[in-house]
Amino acid sequence: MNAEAHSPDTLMIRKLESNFPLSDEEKQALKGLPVQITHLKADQHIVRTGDRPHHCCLVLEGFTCLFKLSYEGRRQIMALHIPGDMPDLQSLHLEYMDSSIAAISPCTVGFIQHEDLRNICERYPRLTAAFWRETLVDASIFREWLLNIGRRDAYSRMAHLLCELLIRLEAVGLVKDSNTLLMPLTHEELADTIGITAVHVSRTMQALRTQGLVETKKSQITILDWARLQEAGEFDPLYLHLRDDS
Amino acid sequence: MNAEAHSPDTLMIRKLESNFPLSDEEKQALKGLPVQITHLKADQHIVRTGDRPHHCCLVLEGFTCLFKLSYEGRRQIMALHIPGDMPDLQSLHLEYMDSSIAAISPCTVGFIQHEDLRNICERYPRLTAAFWRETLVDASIFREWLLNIGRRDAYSRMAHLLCELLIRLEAVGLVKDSNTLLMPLTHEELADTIGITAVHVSRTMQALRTQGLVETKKSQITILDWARLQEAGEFDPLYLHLRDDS
DNA sequence: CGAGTGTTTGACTGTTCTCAAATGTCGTGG
DNA sequence: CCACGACATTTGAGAACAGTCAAACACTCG
Repeated sequence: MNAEAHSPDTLMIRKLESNFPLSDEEKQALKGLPVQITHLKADQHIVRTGDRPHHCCLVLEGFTCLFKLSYEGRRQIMALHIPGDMPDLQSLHLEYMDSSIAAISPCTVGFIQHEDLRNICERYPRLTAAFWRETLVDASIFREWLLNIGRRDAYSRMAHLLCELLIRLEAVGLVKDSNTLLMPLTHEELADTIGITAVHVSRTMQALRTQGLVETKKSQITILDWARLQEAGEFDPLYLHLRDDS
Repeated sequence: MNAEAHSPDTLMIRKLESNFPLSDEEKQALKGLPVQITHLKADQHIVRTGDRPHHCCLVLEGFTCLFKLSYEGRRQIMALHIPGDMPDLQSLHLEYMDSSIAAISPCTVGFIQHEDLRNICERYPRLTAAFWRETLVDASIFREWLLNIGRRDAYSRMAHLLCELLIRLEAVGLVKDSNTLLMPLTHEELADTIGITAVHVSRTMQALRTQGLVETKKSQITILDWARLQEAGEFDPLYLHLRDDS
């Protein structure tokens, strides 16, 4: 039920394999990857725009986010990453970071040297394909978020985000009981994710509550009416490219 | 000056090589790829959401766009592709199309079978890396667009888009004289690209003209004040990951 | 218990949307 | 070459959604 129970390799293997069956040899190779485990406080930066990292990050516990700032200091979160995700896999082939990554909640992450990843990819081309695919799914999520932010109102955007988080967290076994998300995101962070303000997040969540779609208690959000939440968010999980169509 | 002059291979090789030096052997292999040339009318679909394509598309002439529709039929264009771009390279590893692709202007495109691409990648791992990198740059542009749409007003968004188009078109030698873009995009399409309405595009372009940043004549846009346009759009080309920092 | 942070509420403002009509542009066929 | 229709752009006025600012309230953690 909790990611803590898994070793870094297990988490990564499960993620990769969910869409891309791996041989025992390939799995062994992944298990052999040196991973440097690090604990991060909330809001701590992992990499910054302009950096030239020599390792990739694997989220083991907690949430991280990928973001940019506009000149007036307004933040846009471009991606949320949960255990099993590799937020900066793109740095393997893009020299400079074009965005920053930070921990949202206290996190445990594992760092894997680019060199080690390149070696393993060279030896096992199917792993290259599996990692490549991960970055393609990330891109697919960016596309869906563009639609979400560009063409839906605040109510739909929020509904959509909640749907996505539920499905993604479920996929890695991080959803408690029935449809309850443990949400470490503040309204400020939710606002920066869907391109509105924190004040408007407050009002929008209230509307979702009034409509009986969700219920919030402290930092957890329970989805009361999955069908209507999906409808409100125009949510179709195709873009997540999960093997098992839920 | 015009893409018509180039063979499909030349265009693709130049694009890949601009960031990723290739050996003669690798270039020969690319030249040997079977490419099926097709001419498309404006607005013709290339692939649709839900399709399972068995080939990738290479734009040779004209513009194409990648888009999704919301339930109410509002369109969001997630990417614009110009000669040299491969709009659906992601289909190599993602089974289902999560977006549609259509020609914006009359286009010439080349189709390359997935099988042929997979073979060439298997034989030349550096080409795998080069293609992978292309998809990572696409993703980087999605991220910048998320910031653009999520956190900038219409005026900045439009300025940013014009900056990006100028740089990208320049990179493939498609900019006439000094800073003049041949823009096949209608206001409707510009609107769908930056998440506003066509009416507001009209007003926004007018504001850019009034400020002396651009000049429009028929379907061409001339950038009169590059420095101020960049400033207005908060444009920093880092995210395009071009080798030669312009 | 108190400080700091996060959330809610209210009143007001502003950007962008919507709808509708007028004007402009382009390609086609007479 | 002109007339026509189709489509694209511009303009105006009013409405709607979301932003801003400010204050009150709630929660959490030393």
